[in-house]
Amino acid sequence: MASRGVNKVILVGNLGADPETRYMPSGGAVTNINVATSEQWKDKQTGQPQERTEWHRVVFFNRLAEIAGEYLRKGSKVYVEGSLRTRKWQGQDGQDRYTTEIVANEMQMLDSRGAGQGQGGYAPPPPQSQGDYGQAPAPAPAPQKAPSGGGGQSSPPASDFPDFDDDIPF
Amino acid sequence: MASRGVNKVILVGNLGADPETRYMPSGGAVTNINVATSEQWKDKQTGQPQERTEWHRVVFFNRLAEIAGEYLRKGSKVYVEGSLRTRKWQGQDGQDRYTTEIVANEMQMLDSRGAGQGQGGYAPPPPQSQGDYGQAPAPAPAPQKAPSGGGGQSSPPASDFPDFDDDIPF
Amino acid sequence: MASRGVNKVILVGNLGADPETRYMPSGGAVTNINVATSEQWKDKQTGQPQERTEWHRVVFFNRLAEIAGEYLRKGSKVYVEGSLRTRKWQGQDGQDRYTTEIVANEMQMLDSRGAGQGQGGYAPPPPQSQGDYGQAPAPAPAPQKAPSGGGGQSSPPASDFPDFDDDIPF
Amino acid sequence: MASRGVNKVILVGNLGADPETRYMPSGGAVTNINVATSEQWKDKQTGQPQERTEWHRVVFFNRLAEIAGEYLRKGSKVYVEGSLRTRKWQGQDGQDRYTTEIVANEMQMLDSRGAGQGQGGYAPPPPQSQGDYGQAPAPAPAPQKAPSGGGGQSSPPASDFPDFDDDIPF
DNA sequence: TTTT
DNA sequence: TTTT
Repeated sequence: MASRGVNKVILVGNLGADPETRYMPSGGAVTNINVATSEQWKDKQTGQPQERTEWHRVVFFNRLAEIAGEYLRKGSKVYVEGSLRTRKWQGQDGQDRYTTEIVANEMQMLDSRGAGQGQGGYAPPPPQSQGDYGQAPAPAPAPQKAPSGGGGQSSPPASDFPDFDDDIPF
Repeated sequence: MASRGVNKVILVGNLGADPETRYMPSGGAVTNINVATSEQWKDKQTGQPQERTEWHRVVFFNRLAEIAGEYLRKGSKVYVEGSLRTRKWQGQDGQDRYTTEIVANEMQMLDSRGAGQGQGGYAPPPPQSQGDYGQAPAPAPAPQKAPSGGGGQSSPPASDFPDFDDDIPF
Repeated sequence: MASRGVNKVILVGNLGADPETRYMPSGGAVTNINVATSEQWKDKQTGQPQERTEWHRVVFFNRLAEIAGEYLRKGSKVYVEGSLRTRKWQGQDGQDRYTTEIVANEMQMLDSRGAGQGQGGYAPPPPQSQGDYGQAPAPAPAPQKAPSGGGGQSSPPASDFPDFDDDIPF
Repeated sequence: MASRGVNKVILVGNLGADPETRYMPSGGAVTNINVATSEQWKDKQTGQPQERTEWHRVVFFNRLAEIAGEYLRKGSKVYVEGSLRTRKWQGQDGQDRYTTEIVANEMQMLDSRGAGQGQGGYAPPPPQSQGDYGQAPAPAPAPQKAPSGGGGQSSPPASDFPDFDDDIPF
């Protein structure tokens, strides 16, 4: 894998929901998570504490997807390293839409026990595995379904999002 | 500035067009650039060389915006460090759209002379300045116009993009 | 603060001992910690699991030094971002020695409660503060005492290390 | 390759001298470079411009070592990503010494032509290759000779450095 | 000297 | 939708 340029993202944050894992026709796993990072500061005028949460859509492939899907849970704190990828897809209105994701190539669980306090879901002891075997099927990854949420005002694209079965080019 | 979580992006790439600078009501500068990073690899089946270019929308504020606007040019190679921010805006059809940008907090010109091979635009000697003074007016940055059209087929969202005069909340 | 070049370190690891805090003549705090990161892999020949631990000497200044000294403990998991600095000092034999440290400019505690399971030391609730106010007194930081340890085979320079009261140029 | 913790370094700087390449008994290449990064600032008291140069010892293995050795030259601007490793060795006085290096796992040439203004050494067109094939023979890399002497007063450890033929454990 |  |  050679390249010209550097395209690197580093995140430490918490999962807003349990991971969603799907499988590509090839059999390879694809896992999506949403990771929140937040920034806090004091308003210079009023001195009031402010907060802004940023949500990041992260996608894992293959072995890393399996590990993420198995060990991460809603609330888990995670370190993710990857690269930015903007995908184009069509809304139901036929218009082009764009979604930017972080394609992860490294992941580390940062919770002591390896699991979040997800809603009842048991998470087995974590392997802390990561590495290059989790690499995307280089520049031609698989489709993903929308995050189940969609709600909040600062949330990422959701509603009209391409589905796993949709015929969208990547 | 305190925070919980890490939200960091590092790019090294080239500008697809000259920077665009605007000014906020406060008088602060806002500069946008589009940065290309590319990945090359060999197809495992055919052995054919492949390439995928990723375009990154980068926004600078205040002093860093002035420096970027003054010294960067189409073709300039640049190092950018910043954080991801996804903004919501409304398309002309009233639908919600999302755009992910890198809000830069550090910039370094990597061309020996400090200028790209821009189309005629003269770029004065580079200061290599960067630093925290370029910080965004924390979590409430200014509107931006669309990239003038990065040209290529893999260029970033453009057409229906919110304009500087549009009434969009950030 | 301007610069030419990029000098950046990102660590996620655990403290091998409680932080050590001192004060500069100026009154500014200086805190040192040792952070372990480890790598695990399987021997390709024997298939035996292997591990290598790397120890990193991290130094904080001013406000960040106070926070690190107050909230971190032996065993704490921490995110550190900073830059490399190699200091020259004289051994008791009059010979030059060099020590490489990470001068931190950002720190995040990654333990849920903000404290490690240090040996009895109580750590109050963490502020998760970080930021640029923790910056070093640019390129002329203060002396530090040796890490109290020194023991292990993979440990960093210790024995003959310059003391806080020593007259060493930085 | 699994791990617990993150140990990451990112450098953008210039080579202080031509690379030095050696070969391990296994036949694998090992290349060392010294990279300068510098920081500039204004003295708060006097307003005088100040500068501090930091020198980084970087080591490449295998394929990446061959590329670095072939295409980099004194003065080349380079992007390096890697991890910190502190090696212990014995001075001629029998005392323990420690040297911290960056073990590179990615490298990008940032000069337009791919070569520095080295003293006469011709450097062929650059491939911009990088990647994981350049990985170190995990946690048990090869000995290296001293940098030929970076010259300047702020140059890295040199004199008493272990030689390729010395019997030093890694 | 940490952590799993 | 997370976390403090």
